[in-house]
Amino acid sequence: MDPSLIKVACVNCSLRELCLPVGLQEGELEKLSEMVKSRRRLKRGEGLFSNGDTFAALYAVRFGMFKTRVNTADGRDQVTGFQMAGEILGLDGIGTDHHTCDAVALEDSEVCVIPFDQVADLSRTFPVMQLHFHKMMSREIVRDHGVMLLLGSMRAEERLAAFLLNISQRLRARGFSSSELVLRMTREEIGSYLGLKLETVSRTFSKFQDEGILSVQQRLVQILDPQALQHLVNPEQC
Amino acid sequence: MDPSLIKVACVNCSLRELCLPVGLQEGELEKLSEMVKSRRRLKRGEGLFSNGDTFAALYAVRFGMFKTRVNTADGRDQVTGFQMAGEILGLDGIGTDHHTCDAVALEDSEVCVIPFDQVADLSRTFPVMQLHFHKMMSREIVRDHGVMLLLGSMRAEERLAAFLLNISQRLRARGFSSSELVLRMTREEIGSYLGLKLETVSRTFSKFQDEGILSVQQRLVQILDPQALQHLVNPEQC
DNA sequence: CGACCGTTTGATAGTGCTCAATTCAAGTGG
DNA sequence: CCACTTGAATTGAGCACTATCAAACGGTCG
Repeated sequence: MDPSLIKVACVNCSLRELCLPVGLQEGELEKLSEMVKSRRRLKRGEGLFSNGDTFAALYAVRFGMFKTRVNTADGRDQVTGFQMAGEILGLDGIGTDHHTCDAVALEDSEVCVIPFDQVADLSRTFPVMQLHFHKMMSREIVRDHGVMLLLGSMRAEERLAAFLLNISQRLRARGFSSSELVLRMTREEIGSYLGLKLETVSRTFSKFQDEGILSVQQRLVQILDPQALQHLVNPEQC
Repeated sequence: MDPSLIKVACVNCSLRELCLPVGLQEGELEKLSEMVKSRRRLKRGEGLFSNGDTFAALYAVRFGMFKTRVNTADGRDQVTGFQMAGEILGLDGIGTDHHTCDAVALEDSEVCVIPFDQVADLSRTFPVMQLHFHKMMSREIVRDHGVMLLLGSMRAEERLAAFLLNISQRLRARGFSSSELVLRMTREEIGSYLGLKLETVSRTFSKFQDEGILSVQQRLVQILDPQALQHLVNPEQC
C-alpha cells in the first residue's frame, strides 16, 4: 500500500484539541475527516514544500517538527517559525497560489494533507469551520507580530528567554514536560529565528547555565528557573 | 447628518483596483458596496482601535495613512506596519475577537468600516469574495515574513533602503511619484518599524544623502538613485 | 515671537558579530 | 572495538555596528 495515501480520521486523532478540529461538533468533525484524504511522512531534513512550489494544500503536523524559512536573492535566509504537532503549515501559499517559503522537517515527521479547495468548500457550508479557519489565519498574523516585537526591540538574552518560554508552553499544551526540552533545531536555526548568530545563541545558553537558570547539555535543555526567564522577558512585571 | 454614517459605494471608489474589490464582477461589487455601511474620519494622532478593543469590523483606508503597533507589558512597543489607501486594517482581531494591536492615524484620514460578520456572510455566498479574502490574509502573513527577514538579517542601511523602496513602490501603485516621498511618520516610528533607534535612522538618511542616493529635507525625501537602494537590499544581484 | 517637538550631529560605550581554535557527540569503516 | 571523520557546539579575542547620552538646530503652531 502506498504509504503516502493512508486513510485518516480526525475523529480518532489525539490532536483533536490542538489542531483544526478544535471546537467542532460531531457532524462537522466527520466532514473535516473526509477532507483529509492522505498523510505524508518525511525524514529529517526533507522538504515538505519550497518557495515557488504551486500551492494546493495545507498541512497539519501529526508528529515531528518543522521549520519554515524565507530567503533573499543573495542567499541569506530567515527562519520564520518552528511548527509542532497540531500546527498548520502552508498558509503563505494562498495569496499567490505559490508557496513563498520553504518548510523542512527537523526530525522524522508526518503531516495530514488538507486540499485547500476543500477547506474553502467546507467553509461555505459550515460557518463554524469558516470562522475557525479565519481565526487560525488571524492568529498566525498575531504570532508574526510577536516575532517582530522580539526581533525589533529585544536584546539577545530576552530573545532566547522568550523563545524558550514559548517552546516550553507549547510542549506543555501537548502534554509534555515544560521544563525538560529536547530542541530539535541547531543553534544556527535558533539564531536565524531570533536574529542572532549561532555563537551568540551558544554564549547566551552558557550564560543562563552559569546563572543557574538552565541546565544545558547540547540540545537537552532543562529550565531550572522559569521565573527568571519570565523576568528577562518582562522586566517591570512582578 | 452624522459624518460617521456616510453612504458609500465601492462601485464609484477610485481605490477599486487596490482595495477589497480587486477582481470582482459587477454584481459582486454591488454586494460588497452594500456591506460597507459607513465611513469614519480620523484626525492626525487619533486611534482607530486599540489593543484589547472588541473586534467587530475590518477597515479599508480611503485616504491618509496609519501605523499599527504592538506593545509589551513593560511599555516598549513595536510598529508592525504602515497602511495607506486601499489597505486593510484589523485582521489581527479575528483570532480572539479582540484587537491585539493599536491602529493610529498618522495624518487626517478616512476609513471604510466593513462589519466582519458581513464579510463572513458574503464569503459563503460568493466564492470569489471568499478566495479574495483568504488571499488578503495570506498576503499579510507573507508581508510579515518579509519584515521578519528585514529585522532578523539586515543591517541598518539595508533596512532603510528596503523601507524606502517599499514605500516608493506602494506610492507608484497609487499613481503618485515613486521618487518624491513625503513621509508621514517620524524618525522614531520608522526606527521602531525597522528595529533601529531614531538617531540611527537619521544618520542613515544623512549618509544616503552624502552618497547622492537621496535628497533629504526633513520628511521630504527624494530618491535620486533608486538602483543604489536596490543594490543595498540585493548586494549580489545585478 | 517663543515654545515645543522633531531632527540632526557628535562623542562614547556596549552589544553582538567575525574569525578562529577547541571540544564534543555520533556515526563510519577498518 | 577503536581510530577516524564529520557536523554541531563551545569558547576566546578583537572589532564593527548600533545604542546611548548630550547638545544644537530647525520647523511649526499657538
